[in-house]
Amino acid sequence: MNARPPINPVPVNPVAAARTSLAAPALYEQVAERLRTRIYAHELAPGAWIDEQSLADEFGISRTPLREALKVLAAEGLVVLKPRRGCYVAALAERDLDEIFPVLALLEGRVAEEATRRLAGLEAGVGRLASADFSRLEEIHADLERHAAAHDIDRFFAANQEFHSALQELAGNRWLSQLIDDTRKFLKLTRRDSLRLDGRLKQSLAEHRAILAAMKKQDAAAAALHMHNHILSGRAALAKLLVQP
Amino acid sequence: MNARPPINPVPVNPVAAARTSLAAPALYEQVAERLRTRIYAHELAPGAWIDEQSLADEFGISRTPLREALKVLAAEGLVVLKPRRGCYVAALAERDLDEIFPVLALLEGRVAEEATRRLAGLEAGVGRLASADFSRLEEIHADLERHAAAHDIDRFFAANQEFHSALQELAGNRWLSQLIDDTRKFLKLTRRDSLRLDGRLKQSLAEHRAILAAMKKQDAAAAALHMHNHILSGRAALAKLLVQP
DNA sequence: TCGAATAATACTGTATCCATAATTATGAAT
DNA sequence: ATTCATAATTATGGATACAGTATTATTCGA
Repeated sequence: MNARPPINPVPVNPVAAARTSLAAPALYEQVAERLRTRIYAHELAPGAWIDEQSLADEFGISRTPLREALKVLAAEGLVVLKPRRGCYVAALAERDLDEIFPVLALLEGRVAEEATRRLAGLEAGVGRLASADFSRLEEIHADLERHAAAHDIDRFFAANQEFHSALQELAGNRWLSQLIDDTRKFLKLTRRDSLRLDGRLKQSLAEHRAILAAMKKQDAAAAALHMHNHILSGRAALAKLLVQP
Repeated sequence: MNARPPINPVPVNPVAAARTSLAAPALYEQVAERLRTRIYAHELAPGAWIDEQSLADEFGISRTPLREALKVLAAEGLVVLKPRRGCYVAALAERDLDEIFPVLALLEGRVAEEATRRLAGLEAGVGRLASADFSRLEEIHADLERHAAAHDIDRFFAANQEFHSALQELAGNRWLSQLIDDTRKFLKLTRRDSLRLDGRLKQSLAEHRAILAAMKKQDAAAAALHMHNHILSGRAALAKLLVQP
């Protein structure tokens, strides 16, 4: 018993280790990813029952890895496992949105704050590094302006994600990023996109500009506040979208 | 195919649904819970390899539900799954603590803020309800004082958890609570307990008093700040504990 | 004709089995 | 003696098979 001793003797950082696997991801992980995609695309709609057997057939795999994938998704909160009843796609209520967005605003605000501080620290210490990072943000923002002008919502959406990601990276707190990513996952369940609201693109741009301006002035508190409001403003747009989709 | 249609037609709230299961929890869930206990107790130490077969034998189950449980724990971050290499208990580095605590401070601070606001709102609206909630907090705090006087660290620890839980409940944001719980799970990996530091009990009490006082004055911002500092102060104590354990 | 009890169905949950890949041990060659 | 290659060991990953239970359909009685 216990014939193969632990090879890797020590520290396993849970966050970093996720990307340690250079090898092909396990089947259950691939399946989980496919399922996420389907859920986000609403091919598997919120509240829908997930038929293990037919999905396994469709994927050409057995139920075992599929079930493992479902366990993972359940732990993430994307699906709900009811004992002896099966697996259902999670559904967000309006109340959930009201609770999620303030939390997200808090977290993203902190990211902006930390990023600004980091930027200021780097500028003082390392010199050129900071301006490189900041100009990257400005580049992304320029893309946003372009896509907004072209009314290309999809690209705007992508660039927007990039903007927030870059900011998270700058902030440099992996745990903070993790929580934000976890939280944003849920929002993808709604698929309703506040950017589709008339005038939201322009408004979003203005908010981004405010954030960038605050960062440029190295005013971390202001950056946090603007980001905070930016997220809540997204919630407000979503609410409007609900009554007149 | 798809013979049994989805019975439960619609909204499945991921958070609330977790406790919907009146039925006995699935085996994999029980196993996951046992594993969590072992991990927290350091019977399965950070970095240790998890031998599926021997654990399954020990639990008297097959590997299947055990593996499902491990997938869940991996999604939670308590263990790390390396493809074809097996499963290892996660380990936190000092740097992780430095990143986690500020985030936790942020979240807990928000809880204090929301709870205070809620309290004020209830007082205006419902009347007696608020004072009942607040006196419950004061009761728990009284317990804390007692246990501290008796140098009963274990009970103090328990009451402390209760205090924070009660506050979370008062704040009434399930998503916020969820994130906090998720985050605190990791801290249990360290098992190092800042309360064991000399003088920390008294300090912790003082900080709690400050929080309660701010709440009583319905000063939400102050409550948030005191809570924020309280958490960071816990981190500082932990750091001291590291050099002289 | 409608309701209740019972039988049939099929899905979930668990166990067993097999294939594959990784690691260690063994042996040969430098 | 040390290092590299090869083979044996064994644990992981996946598939299949089976048992138990919830749901649905059917049948019997009122």
